[in-house]
Amino acid sequence: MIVTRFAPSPTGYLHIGGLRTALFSYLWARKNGGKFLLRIEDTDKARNSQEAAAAILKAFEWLGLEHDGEITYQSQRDDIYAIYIKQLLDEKKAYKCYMSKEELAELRETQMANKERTKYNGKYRDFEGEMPDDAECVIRIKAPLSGDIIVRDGVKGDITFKAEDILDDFVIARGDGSPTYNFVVAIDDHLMGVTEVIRGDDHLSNTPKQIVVYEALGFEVPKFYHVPMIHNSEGKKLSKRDGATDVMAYKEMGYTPEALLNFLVRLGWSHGDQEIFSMDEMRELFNPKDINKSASIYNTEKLDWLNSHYIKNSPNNALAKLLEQYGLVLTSHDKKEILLDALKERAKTLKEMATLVNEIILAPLSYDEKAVEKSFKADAIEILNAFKEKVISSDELHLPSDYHHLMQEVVNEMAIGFGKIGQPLRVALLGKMSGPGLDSVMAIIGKDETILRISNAIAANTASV
RNA sequence: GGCCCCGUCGUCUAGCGGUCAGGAUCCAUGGUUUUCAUCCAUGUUACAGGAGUUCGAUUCUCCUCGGGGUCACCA
Repeated sequence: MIVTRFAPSPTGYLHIGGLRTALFSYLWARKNGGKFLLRIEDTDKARNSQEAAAAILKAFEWLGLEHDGEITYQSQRDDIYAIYIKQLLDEKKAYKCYMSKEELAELRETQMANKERTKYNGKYRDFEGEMPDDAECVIRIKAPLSGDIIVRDGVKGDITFKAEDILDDFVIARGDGSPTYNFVVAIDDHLMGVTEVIRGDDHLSNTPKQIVVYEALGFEVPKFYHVPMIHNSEGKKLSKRDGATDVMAYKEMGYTPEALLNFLVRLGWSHGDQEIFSMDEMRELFNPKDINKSASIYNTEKLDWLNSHYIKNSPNNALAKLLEQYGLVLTSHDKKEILLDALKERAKTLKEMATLVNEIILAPLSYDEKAVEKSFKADAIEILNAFKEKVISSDELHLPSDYHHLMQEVVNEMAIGFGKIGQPLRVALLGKMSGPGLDSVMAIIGKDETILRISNAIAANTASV
């Protein structure tokens, strides 16, 4: 069975890059009928917070990425790690190192001065002497001093590291006994049964160290897929300074989960020329072997396009429900269908759509100056009055087509083009020159409101004519 | 600096020795529309550079250049 995991460190909110690797892991597990596990890497008490962990979970919930089983919290597993530390110590695969931080720093300085690679010198690797029981020490693992470490990566291919280039006896337990990252990752992934690790390629250079741990412990090494970074427009690793990288900010801005996920799945991964992927299609088609080898630059143009695509293609009742998150309650509006049909093709985001709805429902508070100047000429008043009279004397006005007929009549009777009535009427109803079809707008606001807005507009703007 | 990864239109990408180098987005133009948007059509723009292998390289190899990542008792 394929088991994948997402293992964030709760130092802040869930960001775009993390979400993408989480999505990839989720999809690959689902595609194979496997499991997608969650592990919170909260061993650094000073930097982690519960709020951050909760924020990550909340983002998962919004996006509908459900994980399997219980969440693993590393902070609760010290007992487990201690067992393996002891095991390695007993098997002489790890040892106590009594070098002080000062001595270590000094060692580094000397190495740097000599332009050598900075690394631990193995001073206590074969130390047999006695030290007081309370002597401060860290635990280091005996890493291979020579030979190759080969990372078999599903994205990049086989990568060979020379042990002498990159390894030293790295610390697996700190002075206070707490285990370090590269050590616990290997243990947790093994204990959780993780078979495939999909993570950012900033972890690539950690992987040889983790392989050392796997091998020391006799664990099977999982399959790795190192996903290239997402870069900002400067070509650097995406960071919190690059604007909206908090996943939940996308909700606030009015993006739908489908659009965001579709956007992310296509960032670094592709399936031929296909651009639009439903969740079902993603789960069906995703395969980490098709992940691109090179980094991509973060750019939201396509996200906007996808978002408007999903809005356009959403059923109205689903849209109405989504819109509630932006303070718009439409369930009781009797012209809900007309309203949503008129606007869903015009909005790039749900937030924008909520604004557009309000611009129709609420009478204009002011009239755009340029619009008035351009289309509110003397003849326009005459045309508007003629149209208003027709509205007043009509009984059955419900559908957009009812209003359209009235407009048509005015156009015919006065022998004018549609633009002659359209523009001033639009300004009267909406206060500006752009917007949805006027017949729809009038059907939505109804007969009385239509009459009122025309009258108000004429009253308000006659003076300036 | 050491080690590692990467390099096709501005951006996301297809390509897996022979293609007019394809799609999407963006942008521009035209059409549709009472306006704007949508929609439709058309168009501009790319294989980082140099050697080599080959009848033939975007594709394989090497070098150069460029970009990125990583080098902790952080994760």
